[in-house]
Amino acid sequence: MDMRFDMAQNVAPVPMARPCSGHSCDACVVRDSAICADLNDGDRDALSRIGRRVALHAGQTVMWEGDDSTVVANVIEGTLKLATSTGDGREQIVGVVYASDFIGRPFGARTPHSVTALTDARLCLFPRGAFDGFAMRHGELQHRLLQRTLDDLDRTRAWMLLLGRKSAREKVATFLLDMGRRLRGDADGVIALPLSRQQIADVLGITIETVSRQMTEMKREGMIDLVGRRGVRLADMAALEALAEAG
Amino acid sequence: MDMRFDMAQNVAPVPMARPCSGHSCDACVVRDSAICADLNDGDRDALSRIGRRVALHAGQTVMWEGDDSTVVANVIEGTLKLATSTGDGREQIVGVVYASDFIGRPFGARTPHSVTALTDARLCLFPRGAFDGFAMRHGELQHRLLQRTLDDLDRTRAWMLLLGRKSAREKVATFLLDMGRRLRGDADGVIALPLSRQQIADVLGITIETVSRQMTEMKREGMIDLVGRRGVRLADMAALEALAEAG
DNA sequence: CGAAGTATTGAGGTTCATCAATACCGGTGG
DNA sequence: CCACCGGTATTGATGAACCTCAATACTTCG
Repeated sequence: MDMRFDMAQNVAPVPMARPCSGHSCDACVVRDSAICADLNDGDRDALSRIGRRVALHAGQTVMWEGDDSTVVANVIEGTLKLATSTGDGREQIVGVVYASDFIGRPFGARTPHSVTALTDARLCLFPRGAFDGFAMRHGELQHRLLQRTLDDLDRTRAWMLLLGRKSAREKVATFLLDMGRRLRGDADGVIALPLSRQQIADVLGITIETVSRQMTEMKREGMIDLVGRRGVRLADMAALEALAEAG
Repeated sequence: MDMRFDMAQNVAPVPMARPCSGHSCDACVVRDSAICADLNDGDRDALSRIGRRVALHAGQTVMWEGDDSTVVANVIEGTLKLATSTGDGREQIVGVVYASDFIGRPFGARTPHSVTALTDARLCLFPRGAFDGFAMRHGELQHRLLQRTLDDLDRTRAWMLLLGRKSAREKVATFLLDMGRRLRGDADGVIALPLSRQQIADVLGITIETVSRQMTEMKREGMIDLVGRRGVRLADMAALEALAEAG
């Protein structure tokens, strides 16, 4: 239907990704919020020896849909998208992940969706087999992973309501509020969206033109302000919430 | 937008549901496929003492969206739907569960979606607090639950592609194939759908009329046969698969 | 056989996708 | 600093897909 192509370089991930210097958990910014948070110092050290840090540029893909599941990772910094596509190239973004989130498919042979960096990013990357083995021996880790997966599932199901039953206008309002919740704006309350218009369209299951039209209309009505390509200020939260509605 | 109402009785679930007689895991039909499969006899006994069997009639709702999460359960027999709605009554079915599946939200305060029996069903029901406690002490159980949740998440994300990017025709084809995979047909290859046309519409994020039109058209083209309200035979699998396409 | 509920069919309207042109942003080099 | 250029976003015109409303037909169950 639409055969868009990613402008960004889709280089081979694991070999290409530059391992980066520092590699101690002590200084890790996500050590208290990632799945390793409940491990004691010794166990965390052991886990860290299994993995390594890698840096990604915006646009790089870490894993592809349908590939063997060979790696999993913690996101240390940056924003990434999870996506699946139809055979003819229509794409649906099925998740957006941020610092301290976990990516990849542990305990399974296949990666069910691609993972691509939207901004420059840093990961703490583990070979899946070694990670699985470690997790089997550490209940706390598995419990954290379960908690996180259950939360992901809840969020994903809530998003199904949006995809299946909401209008374009409601979709955009819901998206903007969701972004507002995750990203803290600057002094003026302006949020820097990590997604292009096309990517927003791919999250919401609509076209880029529809996203654009809805946003300019909301601007005209004073619900939001648009600043540059990536900036938005949610001027009238109440109106947006009324639109996003849902349950 | 559409203010449909469930004809079925939405009675209070846990008190109303009739506890049923037999209650030994030894004879349980799902004991080797449900999450308790990896427990040893002693542990499974201990778990079974926490829970109880209940029977549901088609149409009964076991838990409501937004409720406190007070119970979780294994499905022993029957088919149930998981659903969320917008404030104005539009419904999206976010999952369909079968025998040996697990329902409810462990390790969380809220039930994020309603659970309603589509057919008569039997559950093995646990108070959430007691179940959580038991799970914390039994890594095998938590591991099974994690596996199952990861699988659910994969399936749910695959469904997002359908909701966001597929046409009505592709949606129906995908749905029918999915049903064919889960439900074994009779001697003639006729499958008895556990969902009404309206419920199919609610799974696919379209209207009942569109479901109906697509199915009659597929029938006219010889891809499927319709027998009665709930019966379908997938006559031309190849054609259906070409339509469902995806990746 | 009749009634209630469910599904199909039809006519018409709305929303959103598609195709196409123009405008804008932000970085690079003159 | 300005002009230019590639890429991205907006805007417009048109049409198709799907929704809505309404009537009819079919199933199933008492």
